[in-house]
Amino acid sequence: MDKKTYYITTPIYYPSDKLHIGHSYTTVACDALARYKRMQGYDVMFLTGTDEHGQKIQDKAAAKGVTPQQYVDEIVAGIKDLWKLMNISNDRFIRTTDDYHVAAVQKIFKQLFDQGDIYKSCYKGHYCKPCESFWTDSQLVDGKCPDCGGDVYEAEEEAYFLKTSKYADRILQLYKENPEFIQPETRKNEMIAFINQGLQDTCVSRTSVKWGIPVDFDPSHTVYVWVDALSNYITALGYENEKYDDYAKYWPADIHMVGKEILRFHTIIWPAILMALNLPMPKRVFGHGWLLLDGGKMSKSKGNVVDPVVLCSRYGVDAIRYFLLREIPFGNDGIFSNEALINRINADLANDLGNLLSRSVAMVEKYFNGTIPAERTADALDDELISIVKNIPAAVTADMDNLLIPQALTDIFKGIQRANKYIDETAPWVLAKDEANAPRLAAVLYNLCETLRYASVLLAPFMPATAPEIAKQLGLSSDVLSFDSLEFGKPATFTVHKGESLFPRIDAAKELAELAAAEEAAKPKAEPVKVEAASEPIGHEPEIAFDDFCKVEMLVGKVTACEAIKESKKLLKLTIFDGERERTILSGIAKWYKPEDLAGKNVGLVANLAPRPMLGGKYVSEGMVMAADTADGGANVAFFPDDVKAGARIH
RNA sequence: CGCGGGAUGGAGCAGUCCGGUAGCUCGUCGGGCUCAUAACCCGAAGGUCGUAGGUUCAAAUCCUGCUCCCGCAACCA
Repeated sequence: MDKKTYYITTPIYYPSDKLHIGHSYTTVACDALARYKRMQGYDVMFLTGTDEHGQKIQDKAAAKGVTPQQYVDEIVAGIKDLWKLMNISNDRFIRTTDDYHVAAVQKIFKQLFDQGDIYKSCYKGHYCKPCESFWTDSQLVDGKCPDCGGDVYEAEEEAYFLKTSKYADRILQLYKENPEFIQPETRKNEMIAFINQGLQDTCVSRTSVKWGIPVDFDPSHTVYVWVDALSNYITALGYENEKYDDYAKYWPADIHMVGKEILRFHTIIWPAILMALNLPMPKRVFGHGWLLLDGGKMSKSKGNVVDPVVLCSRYGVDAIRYFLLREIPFGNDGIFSNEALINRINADLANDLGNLLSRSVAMVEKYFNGTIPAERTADALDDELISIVKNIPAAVTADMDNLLIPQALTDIFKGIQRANKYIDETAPWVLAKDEANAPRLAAVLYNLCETLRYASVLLAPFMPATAPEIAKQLGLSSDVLSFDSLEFGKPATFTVHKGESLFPRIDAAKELAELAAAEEAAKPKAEPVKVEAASEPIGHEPEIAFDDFCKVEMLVGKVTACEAIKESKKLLKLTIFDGERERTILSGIAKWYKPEDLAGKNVGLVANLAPRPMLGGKYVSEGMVMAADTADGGANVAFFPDDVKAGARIH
């Protein structure tokens, strides 16, 4: 008999940089679901991978002086290492640069073109010659190029389009007929509203981006992200390729797990592509929330990334996995902080779970030399614990089916907490004082071990390294560790072996102080005696000639006035005397500087930048104030001593 | 009136759709216990549910106005 299948996917990540803890979050959640289903006997296909094409990677590679392929190879190797470190049990890893995927995408593209779902048209816009860029009407600033402020002219870029609009009604119908298709529910309305605004056809090719899959029948074009990236979910199963042969077995996917920012593509464009290909729809798309850091989204551009490798090495993989899965309300945003992490580890893992195992095993060793006797006497005191524990598997299964991952963990820990209370109620140390109580004492300790056995089995999908350690200390063999073995009272007895603490308690105050110190140490020093290498590779610009450098006119200017602008939270409006005249410069430093921090100071500025209209042309910024990026995404303005004359040239 | 999210004991959140005793975790304080990782168990204090009105026998919940915070978009040259 064929087993029931379960196909789950993560987004394919964009390897322009190292991944941060937010990516780990998505992947760990999928891993827990995949492992849970496997444990229940499903034939699971768990797919993750990388989306490796596009302009940004092309640029990054160029800046680094390597080919795009070399660039992504290195990053992807790091990603694979990370998943290995985090115990991710993906069955397959797809790279959009894999040969079979490339060939399949070309076939898909051709088919859609042949049947008229992709058509050739023009991407109308405004072209800026120096920037070699296309801009739409809305992107233009005051009719000028938003990049350089220069003139643009009407132009058309040839491009292929997917007839997304054709499928708008069918997509709405899909939502209606499958209420579970978009999760969480609240996001469905956003998608419907988006479609009702009027769905545009989707541009699916580029001529300006070379790093991509060539359109084989029109080689000046490369396939632009959608058809390339989204179709990974089927090419990885063997659709239109010989590499794999699992399409019939696993498609349609049971769930695509995505971040909320890409939910739209997965619930509109992807269905449109599948409809055009006449393929079944995935059953569910879940848009999870973001892991926020100090109230802001975690992102590379903000520089506030948290390195999962560092966290795992410091606290252990399972502690991090547990924190992510337990702390973040699945579907909503959650906040990451070291304090929350440490509290969670201490309260749940060290105090409740680890300590329960420790005290239970210690008592079995102390009172019975490690093996619980067969003669046991039950008591009414046992009923509540046993009843709670017996109900956990069904509750957890229901939670997992509804994607309530934190709830699933809460339900498991209810048993653990109840067991701690049970120890208090039964007071085994009192029973141990009288030999006559041995059968009763044996029953108590047996019930504790059973509770821990349940925990070991049920926690395995969430904490794959910890669960076997619990089992080991309980002396369990694998035949009583399957999901099917969850029947209270199944093991005849327990022969325990006390081991290391599962989760040593963390001294929170000391740890936080250390972290703060480490962070402080990582900050740039005033006296760079020891220069630390940048934690992330610096995106170098191509070498330029000295003459080119001389074209940049950098001067010292005196800030004569500085004010906040009510139209913008990010910009400060500076009036700067450059030795000759006063000019206005808008600078995006309002988050880190108050107007009075700047007034009267000498700053470095780039003087010969083309003036740039901003905020809808209400202001014109005439130059750039020089400032350094800080690690937290902020800015450090370069101040010059007060006695430097305004207008002094900087070299 | 650009789009959206939010405001509930010290902290983080649930409850709001479908009005009826304000709940959870952490923290604090007091007690218990000694098997255990200074852990575990019990109890207590602490909230006019952002604000002003309205509907209602009854509002955290429904309606209206307002304030503040946070994303996104416009915009860091």
